[in-house]
Amino acid sequence: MPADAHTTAAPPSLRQRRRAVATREIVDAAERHLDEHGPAALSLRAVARSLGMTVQALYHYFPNRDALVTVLITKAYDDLADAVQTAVDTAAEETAVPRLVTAAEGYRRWAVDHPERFRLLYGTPLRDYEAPAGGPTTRAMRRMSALFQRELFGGFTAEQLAAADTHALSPSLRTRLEALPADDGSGALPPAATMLLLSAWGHMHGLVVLEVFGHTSFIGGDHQAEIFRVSMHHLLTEIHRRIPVAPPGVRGSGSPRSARG
Amino acid sequence: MPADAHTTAAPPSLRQRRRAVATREIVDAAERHLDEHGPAALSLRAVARSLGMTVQALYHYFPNRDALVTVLITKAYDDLADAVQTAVDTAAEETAVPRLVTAAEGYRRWAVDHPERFRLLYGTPLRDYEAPAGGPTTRAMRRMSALFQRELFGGFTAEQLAAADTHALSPSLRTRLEALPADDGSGALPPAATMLLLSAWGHMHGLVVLEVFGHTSFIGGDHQAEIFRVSMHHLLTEIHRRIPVAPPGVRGSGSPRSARG
DNA sequence: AAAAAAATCTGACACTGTCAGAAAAATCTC
DNA sequence: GAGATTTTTCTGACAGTGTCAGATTTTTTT
Repeated sequence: MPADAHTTAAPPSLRQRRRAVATREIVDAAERHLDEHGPAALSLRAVARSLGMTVQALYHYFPNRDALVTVLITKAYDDLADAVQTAVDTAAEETAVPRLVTAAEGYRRWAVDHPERFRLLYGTPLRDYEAPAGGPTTRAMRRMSALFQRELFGGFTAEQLAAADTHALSPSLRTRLEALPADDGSGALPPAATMLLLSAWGHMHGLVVLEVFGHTSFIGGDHQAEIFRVSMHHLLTEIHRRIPVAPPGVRGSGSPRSARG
Repeated sequence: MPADAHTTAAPPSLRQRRRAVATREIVDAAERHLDEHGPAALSLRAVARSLGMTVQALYHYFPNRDALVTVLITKAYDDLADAVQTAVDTAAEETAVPRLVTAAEGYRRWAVDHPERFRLLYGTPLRDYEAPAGGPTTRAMRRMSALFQRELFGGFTAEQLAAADTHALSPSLRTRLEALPADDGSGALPPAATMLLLSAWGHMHGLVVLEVFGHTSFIGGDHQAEIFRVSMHHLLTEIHRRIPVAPPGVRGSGSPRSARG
């Protein structure tokens, strides 16, 4: 009977299609529930109820709650990366604001617009939830990492990046960072550059986390947006200041984008 | 009649003392449960079980779960601030590493050593938990803010701080930042300095959050410690670079700390 | 139309926080 | 000391959760 079972390329039988749309409906309902009540309150029964079915029916589409949560997490990661991507793409013409700042603001924008989904990704893991090994987390993180890496270091040569002026890194750390798999196709990043990238990631993420989790609410939304933007400008100029100007005869101006300080 | 009767200082009656130790026992048991199973799995029944009593008995010491959680959160905030405080105090003699870096490493150390408590503070809020208004959150945050503020800006004059070279801040933001209540007794911080403090806070917190929540586990614990340390060194030099050297005749050398050795 | 498979149902179990009321224990008052 | 009072703990229950087993209905395939 299962002639083409392994490729599943043949005809999407009517049954399979129904199953597919049912699955999507469940995911959508779960996402709505997530956006309204937060990740901690995610309830299979509530999701089933909102679809007019009983809980047990869900178990024919997902083996357990964790499977559904994993789908939600995967989708949220992709949505976030998409948001950043389109932010850089659509605003590519406005040269007034550096592309890295645009990307960072896309990151913040999505987080502020979808706080519960952001909390699902970067907050306390759900009760008893265990992320699948080799899961979507790392994959999505690499995609985003590659994105920011391009905006942060694009235009610099590998030699310039390797000569970035950081504090001394221990040999142990250097080899560890060199051993990291390259996020992008463009070869591995020099240790100093990886160091700067991680630091920048923490900076951007930290400000967003503080805001989304309400620890800086005393400032007010608009003001937080401005603080974030200024911080990202600072971050960019400071990192670029650590990268030496290109040796004569090599492309790359030293501060390839928007030299404002 | 004793003059201090209204302060409840008179007789710690035996009953009250028993109640006090029972309350502390409950809190301790809850903290152990928290450290072992994480904030999301905190269960009144489990806590009661570990003390050899039934759940309902707990309700005579705490009106509901939220009250117990609030105590845990408050204590965790204090413990974290204490850890940072003692880190700066005990390491005051080692002039090799700047005090701000010591404070930041104290922050990270506590978070790494008590990940579940850190998640309780800075992760997704617990299901149905509502932080009490004017709660301990803001109080503890001010204490920590004052601490870092001192290490970051200590030695600079108000004039220097006010002249810090940040990107242009909107008038709206400047007035908002000026209106913030002073964390310390030492007068309100100039807007530019507050801006830098918030940015630095996000930077430090972000790196710790990424580590504690497992998003940078691919790097390895020791390496993350080094990345954090280097990042904090960078942060310090970059912020100090934005603060102008003191005008002649005024105390404050421009880089007030770490110059002794 | 008959057989097979998929989808959904009812019912149950252990777990959670929380409330009401009864029973036990400790304390205070005479 | 005995009696009254207060504090503490218990039993029992309710609605909520994720998950499993088995029966039942619906849909597709032969």
